[in-house]
Amino acid sequence: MLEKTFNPAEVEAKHYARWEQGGYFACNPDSKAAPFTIMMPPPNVTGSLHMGHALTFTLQDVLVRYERMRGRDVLWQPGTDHAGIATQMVVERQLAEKGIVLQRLGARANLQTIGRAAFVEKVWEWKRESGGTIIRQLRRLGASADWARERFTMDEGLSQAVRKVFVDLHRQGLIYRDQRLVNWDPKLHTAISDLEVEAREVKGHLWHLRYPIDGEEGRYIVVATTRPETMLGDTAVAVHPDDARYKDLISKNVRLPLVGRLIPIVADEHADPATGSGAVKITPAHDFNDFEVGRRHGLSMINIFDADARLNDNVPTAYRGLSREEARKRVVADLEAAGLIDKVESHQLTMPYGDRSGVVIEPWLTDQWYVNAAKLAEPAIAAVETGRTRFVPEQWTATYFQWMRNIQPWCISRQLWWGHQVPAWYGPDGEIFVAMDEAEAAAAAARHYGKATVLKRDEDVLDTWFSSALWPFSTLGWPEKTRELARYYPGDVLVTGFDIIFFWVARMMMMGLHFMGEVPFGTVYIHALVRDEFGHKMSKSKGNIIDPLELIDKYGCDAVRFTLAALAAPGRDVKLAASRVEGYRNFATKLWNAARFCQVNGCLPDPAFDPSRCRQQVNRWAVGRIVDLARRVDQALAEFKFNEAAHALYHGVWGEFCDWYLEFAKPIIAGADADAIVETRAAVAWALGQLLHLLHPFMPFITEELWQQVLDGKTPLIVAAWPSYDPNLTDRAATAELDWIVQLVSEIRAVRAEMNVPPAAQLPATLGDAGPEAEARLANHGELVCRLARLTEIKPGGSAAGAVQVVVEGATVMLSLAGHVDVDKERARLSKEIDRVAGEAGKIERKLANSDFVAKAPPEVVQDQRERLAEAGAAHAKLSSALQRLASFR
RNA sequence: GGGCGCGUAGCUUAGCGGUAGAGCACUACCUCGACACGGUAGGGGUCACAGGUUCAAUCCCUGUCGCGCCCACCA
Repeated sequence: MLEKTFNPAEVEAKHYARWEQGGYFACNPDSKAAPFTIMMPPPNVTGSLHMGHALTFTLQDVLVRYERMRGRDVLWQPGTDHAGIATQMVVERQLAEKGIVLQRLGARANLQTIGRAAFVEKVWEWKRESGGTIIRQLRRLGASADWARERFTMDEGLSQAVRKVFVDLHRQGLIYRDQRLVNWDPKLHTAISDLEVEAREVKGHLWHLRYPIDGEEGRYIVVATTRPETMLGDTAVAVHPDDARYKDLISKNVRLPLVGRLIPIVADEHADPATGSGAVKITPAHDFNDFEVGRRHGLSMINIFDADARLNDNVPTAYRGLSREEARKRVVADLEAAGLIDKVESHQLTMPYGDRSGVVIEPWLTDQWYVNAAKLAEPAIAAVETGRTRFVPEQWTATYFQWMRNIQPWCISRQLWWGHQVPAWYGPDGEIFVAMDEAEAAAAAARHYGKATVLKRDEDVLDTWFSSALWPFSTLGWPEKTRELARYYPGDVLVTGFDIIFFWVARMMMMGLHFMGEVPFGTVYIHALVRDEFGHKMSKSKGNIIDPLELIDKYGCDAVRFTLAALAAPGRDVKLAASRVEGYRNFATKLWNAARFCQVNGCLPDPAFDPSRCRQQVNRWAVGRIVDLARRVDQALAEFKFNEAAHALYHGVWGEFCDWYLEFAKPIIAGADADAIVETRAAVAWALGQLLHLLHPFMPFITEELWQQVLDGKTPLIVAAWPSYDPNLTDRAATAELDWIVQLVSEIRAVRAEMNVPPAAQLPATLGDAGPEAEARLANHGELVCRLARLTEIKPGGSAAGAVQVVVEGATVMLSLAGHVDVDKERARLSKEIDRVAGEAGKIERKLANSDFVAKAPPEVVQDQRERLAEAGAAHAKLSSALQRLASFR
């Protein structure tokens, strides 16, 4: 006997262990079934499960379980990402707490510092101890990934793939080394890519500086800047070639204040006559625009910052060693003192911040490795244009194109220690040897130099996303030609959030197409962000974070999963409130109790039961409802409408199975007809079983538990066959008849409540104005109606005396309310109903009277309106005669 | 500066050419042998606003107002 309520914790642990031990999560390359592949977006090893993870992995698990039940050979490839910067920061912080500093941060070697090899070993140590957290948490979510195939982006195999991709792209000229401005993070001491820079609006100032024209005493050119400290690195002033104000100054020089350097005034279209003074200072080494201007005019590039963004020795002594902020104050003060500040204005500007470090990014001139992304993007754009990969919802296609068509070179080198070290070696003269390993590089160097030469390996590591971009094939064994690679690439669906379309999706497309010659996945399903119930982004600082594990502990995993699925309407953010989870916890309890009813009433599966052969109409009706539900779930999932599938299931279980079918079944089971009892018990058990199947992808634990404990399921539900029916299973007559009974019972109940009849009162009822169909239906189900509507009897020969009259399609039911009915109130109620029906009929009549409508609307719509008018007319007639009958009473 | 999305019941929202649905909250009644994490019934919506297209608009188009996000080097 089941407990009174569902106790999730115990059941979750039990079934998860059994599933995993049973090998049900594993793919089977030998299978004859069609494969179904989902590549799990590898969470950061440093991570712990947040709501975004819970959403994305729930949706993936729903798809995976669904396809597994449909008989596909499912591979859900799991793993974690080494998350270069994030992990490096975590371990650095831990070491710092012990007073240990990395030598890479400029510290000198001593007892308190640690070198590269030792640090990397520390990170692996950390990974062994703490890196499994997120995977354990994923298991608590019920994720049925193929854990035996778990991969890590720093695994030997995956590292090999990274090296090969680097070497191949380099050989093809698609990876190259270049000196240009990069986004330099002065806190982390590394270059970062454009995508890792976050533009923030900040309030600042616009300083208008006077630069004295050389050789023209007392004449100045005014330039405006938001960063006065960079003037120390100026190497020109630019004006627009057509700007009349400055024409005579072009190719003259200015004497750079504070520095004394002579710098030219150049003509360049970059200077906008309409902005500021129309003249702009040029600092090629510290501004992306100025860099271009500098290149065009062959200006020297003076780097004034060190790696910490402090001023270096290229500035006058007074400023050396100052931070950017200190330097700004000093420069402004000194210019002020020299009378060289024309004016200062408040100014709103966008500043670049490092998304991980949170400090202002400095454009800095360095040598880095770049990927020619524009070239790789071409086939990736074409693949989406031709529909080989499609985005769901479709609107993300535009986002993808917009970015891909304007893609910039991808800076892939990072000045960190944790990550894939760049497979490049340098000779004494700077010659570069890119190779799979040191031996290969040495051999190449020997050929190049004609003798063995000592090489130095590139210190940098690669952007984490470089290895993630290979995930769809590197996890399958590439570059080896494995069976898995042949079978599971390309994947079917990629499920992920919009925030990593550029970081990850686009790059997998590029790499997959380049190295595999085929897109990595056919469909990209993009879901939205999880926000709090008010629509705010969850963040630690706001303190509005909802921890999925706490929710799981409190309400059960099934409730959390179902909530996320039910709220995951395509293209909409998920606004999560605990009350929703509570509601779906209640739903799980409702299902539990329905199963308990089955258990108590002997509703067990009967091998002889055939849903197409039911003799009881209520059972035929129930079969039809299940068939319809399965159809709706299939369709919703085919379109990734998880919310629609969840709502259909909720209503099917609660609104149909519990509210009506079990109530229909009760009198039969308690009755005397032995055949009917046998059939109904079996039918109820069958229907429950079907519901458990349909619900399993969303609520795996409770369904598995009930399947095994109540329905004696021998095959675990996780690998049971997904329901699929002959459409002829639906008995339309039975459906119509029982739907009518539902309507009748609802109407009677409503009237009873409206008339304040005590719920417990059993009343006799009679039938009037009934057509043959209604009479037949009541002959079949009269007792049922009596039971559900609390009537003592319902027989022909209606009398309106002391009765309320309930009008339904095809009949009027007179409820004898001796003592309860108030004739005036009943008259008012009927009049109101008549008005309502008349109003509706009037509306339809006007529509049908419109010749344009009849001529232009589709025939079925016109027909439908005619039918509705007829129904309204019939109801009107019945209600009118009901009112008429009342006239004979006071 | 470009691009995308969203304004539907008190809250969260589904629907997206032809009767506006749901969950929570709310009201009344109900210990009826599965379930009070429950049952039965009920109230509550000029579908942001203004034009247009159409026989017909919450749904399509245009504009206005209000929110949000993404991309972008404007001094």
